[in-house]
Amino acid sequence: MTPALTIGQLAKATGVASKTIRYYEQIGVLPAPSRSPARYRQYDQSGVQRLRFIRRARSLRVPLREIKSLVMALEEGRPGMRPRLRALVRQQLVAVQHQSGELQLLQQQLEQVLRRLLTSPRRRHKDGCRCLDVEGVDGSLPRRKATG
Amino acid sequence: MTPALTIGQLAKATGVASKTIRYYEQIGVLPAPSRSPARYRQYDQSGVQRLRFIRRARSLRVPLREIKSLVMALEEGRPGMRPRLRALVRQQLVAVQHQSGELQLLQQQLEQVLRRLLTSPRRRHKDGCRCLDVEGVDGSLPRRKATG
DNA sequence: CTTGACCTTCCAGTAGCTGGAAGGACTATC
DNA sequence: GATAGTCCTTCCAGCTACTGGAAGGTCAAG
Repeated sequence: MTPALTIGQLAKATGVASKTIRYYEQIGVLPAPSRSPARYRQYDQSGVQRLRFIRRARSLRVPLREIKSLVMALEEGRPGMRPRLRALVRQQLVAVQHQSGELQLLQQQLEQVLRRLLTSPRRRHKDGCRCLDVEGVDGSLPRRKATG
Repeated sequence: MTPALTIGQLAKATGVASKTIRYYEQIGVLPAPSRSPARYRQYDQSGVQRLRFIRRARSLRVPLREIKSLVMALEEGRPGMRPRLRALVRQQLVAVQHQSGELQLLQQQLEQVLRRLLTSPRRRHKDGCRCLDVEGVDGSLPRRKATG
């Protein structure tokens, strides 16, 4: 069988910082591995796989707490994973599409601002600086919850 | 002259939560306004303008510490703002274009995963769950600094 | 005078890590 | 065996941009 990996070796193998790996363990997305007599973490292939899974999910922008419930379910070999994964992925897809739209708008606005900054020199208003004004930008930002 | 606004009125007028406004004051991007006898914050038009400026910049993804140095410079009426603004905006534009590309990739990957989740039923591997695998996704994520 | 909405401050928590200190463990060399 | 250098351990703190909540002061209406 393959030899156990230290955290540093796992880090190199996966491109994930050791700190991050410890953090994943701390918050419970990555199960605590066995330890050497000197309390060094010893990872086997399942650890590598699990970490890779986490990273794949992260690269798909899945938040860690989703990943956590996912891997916990996978760990128990629960069956209903497919629909759950599907729902999750669909949800991510919607979010990403939305973000995409916002980004395109943002890009247009930045281009507009840049054009204005290049063409209209030193125009100064007494009522504040409007140099970042753009059509359709009222300074609103995506809010997470209510207006508190 | 227009009457002074309380923080709540300013919040309503700009769509920015009072908490956020206090936070902006705390970190120094928004100057501390005068206070009523009862220590209520009293905002005038300049406060509104300043907050709007901050929000516009934020909606263009400019980080608060950039905004801070920007508004501090604007406050002193320093002249060399144009080039700085231009550089800032250009920089933001590049970042946004990059993000846009990444998001498109991400979207394609999510679509691919979703298709696989819909078409290939209950295929199970003994070496971990590969259900999130996609072409060109190795689980790598944008790193900010080194591999610690 | 009480109710309710607003304001104040301060402390803590969110996500996903990252940095650093203080100390133990392993390897190689002298 | 001493020493150096690199790895590992834990814990604590910080980052961004806010958000939530407690404990209490203020104000207008009924």
